[in-house]
Amino acid sequence: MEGKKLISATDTQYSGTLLKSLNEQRALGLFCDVTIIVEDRKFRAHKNVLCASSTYFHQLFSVAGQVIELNFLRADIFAEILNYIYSSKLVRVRSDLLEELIKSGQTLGVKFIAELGVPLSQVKGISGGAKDVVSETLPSSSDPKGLESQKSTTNPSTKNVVAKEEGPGMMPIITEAFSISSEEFSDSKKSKSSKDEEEDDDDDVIFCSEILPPQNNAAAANNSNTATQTQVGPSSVGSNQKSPAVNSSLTTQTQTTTSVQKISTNNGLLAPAQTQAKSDISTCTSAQKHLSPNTIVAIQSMLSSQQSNSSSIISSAPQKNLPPSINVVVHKQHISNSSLNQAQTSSVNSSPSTSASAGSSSPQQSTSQKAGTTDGSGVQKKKVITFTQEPTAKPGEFKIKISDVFTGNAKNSPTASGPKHIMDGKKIITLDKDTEIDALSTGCKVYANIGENTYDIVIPIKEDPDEGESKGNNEASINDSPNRKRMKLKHDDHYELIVDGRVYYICIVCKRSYVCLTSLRRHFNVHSWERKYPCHYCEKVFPLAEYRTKHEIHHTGERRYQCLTCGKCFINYQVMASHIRSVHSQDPSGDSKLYRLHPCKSLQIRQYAYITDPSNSIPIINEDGLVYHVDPGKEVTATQEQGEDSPDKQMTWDDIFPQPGNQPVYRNTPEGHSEFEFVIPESY
DNA sequence: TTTCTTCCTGCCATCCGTG
DNA sequence: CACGGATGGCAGGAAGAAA
Ligand SMILES: [Zn+2]
Ligand SMILES: [Zn+2]
Ligand SMILES: [Zn+2]
Repeated sequence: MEGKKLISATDTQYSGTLLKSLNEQRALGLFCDVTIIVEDRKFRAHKNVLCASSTYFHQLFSVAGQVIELNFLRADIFAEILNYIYSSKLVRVRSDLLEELIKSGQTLGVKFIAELGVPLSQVKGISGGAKDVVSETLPSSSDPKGLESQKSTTNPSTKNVVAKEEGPGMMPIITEAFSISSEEFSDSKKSKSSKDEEEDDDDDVIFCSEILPPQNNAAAANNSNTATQTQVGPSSVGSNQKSPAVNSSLTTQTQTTTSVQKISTNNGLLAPAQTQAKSDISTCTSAQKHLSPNTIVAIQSMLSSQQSNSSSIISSAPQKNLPPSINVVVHKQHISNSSLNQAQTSSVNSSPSTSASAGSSSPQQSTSQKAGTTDGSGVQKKKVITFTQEPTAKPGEFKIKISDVFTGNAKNSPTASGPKHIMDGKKIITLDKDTEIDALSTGCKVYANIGENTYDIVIPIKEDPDEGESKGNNEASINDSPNRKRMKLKHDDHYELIVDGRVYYICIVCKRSYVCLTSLRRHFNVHSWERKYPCHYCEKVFPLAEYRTKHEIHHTGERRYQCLTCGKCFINYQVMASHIRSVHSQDPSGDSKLYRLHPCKSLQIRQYAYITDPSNSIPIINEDGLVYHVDPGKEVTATQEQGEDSPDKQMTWDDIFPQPGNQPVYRNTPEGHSEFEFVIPESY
C-alpha cells in the first residue's frame, strides 16, 4: 500500500436490472432449470431464484430434481408468488385471494408474502372487499440499502408499511417500505455458510431428514439431546405454522398398530444378519399382497442424540396389495464422513407371499442387500416405518409411517451443518393422505408433494450415477466418494421399496407402485408431460402413446376385434369381451380363443407378428362394405356394432394421411417449453 | 343397478442406438 | 449382428361416467 486511493463504486441499478433480466429470462424460458407443476399449470423457473426467495424451495432444491409438483396451493396463487419473486411486486391481486396468498407464502417461506397479513391488516377494507385489488411493491430493488438489508437479519417488525387504499375503481396500492430480507432465509444461509461454507447448497445441504447427512444429524444432536420434532416440508421452512398435514401425521402415528418385527436399518445396507444386530427395529403387521393405492404414508423422522435409541419400526394393518410378509428395504442417503452406506435397509420378516410376479430386478435386489452396514461414525438413524390402519379408512387402506431417528454426537460430525429446523430433531414427513404409497425405498431426490390435508415428502436416495439401478450396492459408491457433492441423482421419478425381495418402484409424485420400472417411467409422463401424444384428428393430447392410439381408433372407426362366434367386429377389447360375455355367455379371457385381433390398418402403429391377418388366413368375413370416415370432429362410439363387416377393409396409411405435405406439424411453443403444438393439416 | 368408457399396469414384442 | 434400453401395443381388471 503506497497510499494509493481505493475507489469503490456501486451500481445502484444493478439489482433491479438483474431481477428484471431474470424475469425476462423466465418469460422466455431461458435457462430455466426447474418445472413446477401446480394444478394443471406448469411454471418454468430458475432454481437459484426460487431458492433465494423461498426457504421452502431452498430446502427442496437441495435435493430435488427438475420437475416438481405442488398440490398444496392453487396455480393462480403460485403464479402471483412467482411473479413477486421475479419482480418484487404484487400487482393487482384480488384481496379475497390475499388470505390464501399469505398462507401459501408462509408455506413456501416467502417472507414478504407470508407477512403481508400484518401490514395489510392495518389497511382497512382490504380484508373486506372481495373485489379489492392489492398491489404491493417492495422498495426499489435497486436500492443498495435494500439489498444490504437482505443480508442482515432485519427484524420484520421494523418494517415500515405505507399503504394506500384507493376507492372503488381505483387500484389500492400498498407500499411497504421495509427491508425485504427473509429472516429464516438469511439465518439459514448464514448458518450454513458459517458451518459448512465449502459446500454448495445444491448438493450438500440436505434439509430433509431422510437423507440428512449424519453430520447434520450430529449437529442436530448437538442442539438437543432429546429428539425434537421438525417438520419437513412447507411448514418446516419459513413458517412456524404447523400444517394440517403435520397434525394428521401425528394423529395417525398414534394409530400405529400391531405386531412389531425387527427391521434393521443402518446408514447403509444391511445384511440380514446384520440387520439383527442393528438397533433399528421395524414392525410390520398384516398380510398384504400388494401395496395399495390408497395407502397413506407418513414418514416420521427424528433426530436423536442417543445412538442406542436408534430403531426402526414398521407396523402395518392389513393392506390388500402388500404381501403378507414384508421386507421393507429403504435405501436412504445417510452419508457420514466415515464410511457409511448410503442406503438404509429396513427389512421385515415375511412369509412367502403373493403371486405378484417379481420384476426382473427382484432377485438381484435381495442379494444386493448384503453390503456391509457399519457406519463407524457413531451416527445412526432410527427409522420407524409404521403401517397403520386409519380409523376412517376403508379396510384396504392404511398408513405407513417412517420415523427416522438420527443419532450421533457432534464430535463425529465436525462439519455438521444444516438448517435449524432440521437440527431441532424429530421430523415428520407425511406422505399423502389420499394417494397411495406402497413402499419406500431408494430414489434419487427429494420430492415434496403436499396435499390438502396433509403433505408428504418423499425422499429417495441419491444414487451414484455409476452404480446400478439402486441395487443396494451403494456402499462402495459412498465409501469411495467422501465428497457428497458427487452424489448426483440418477433418477428423479421414483424411489424403491423391496418387499420380500421384490422391488417396487414408487412414483415420487403420486406414490403409485410398480413392479416394472418401465411401467413407472411410462406412467411418470402423466406428471411430467415430457412427451406428448396429440391426436392426429382432434386437439386432444395424451400422456401415453397407447391412450392416443386407442383414442384415434375411435376416429377411424376401425374394428379390430372380431368375435369368432358370430363374426361381429368391435372397436376394442372391452366391447368385444362384453359382447362375448353377454351374448355368448362365454369368457373371452378363458383358454379358448373366442376372438380375433386384426392388424391395425387405419393407423400406423406397430404391428405385432402374432396378430394374424385374416386375409392371409381363414377368411371369415368378406372385406366389402367398410369405409373409414376419418372425421376430425367425430369419434366412433365403441358400442356401435359393426355387424359382420370386415375389419380389414383395405385402407392404407396413405388413405388417411395421403399428402406428404399434410404431415402433422409440431412446433415449439413460444415459451420454449418442451410442449408442442399440434397442427392438424387442413386436408384433414 | 347396469352398461359403457376410460384408465391402469404387467407383460412382452419391436424398435433403435451402440459397439 | 448382438446387446440392452426405450417404446408402446395388448390383456384384462379396475375405476369412473352415463344411462
Ligand atoms: Zn405418479
Ligand atoms: Zn382425437
Ligand atoms: Zn359374437
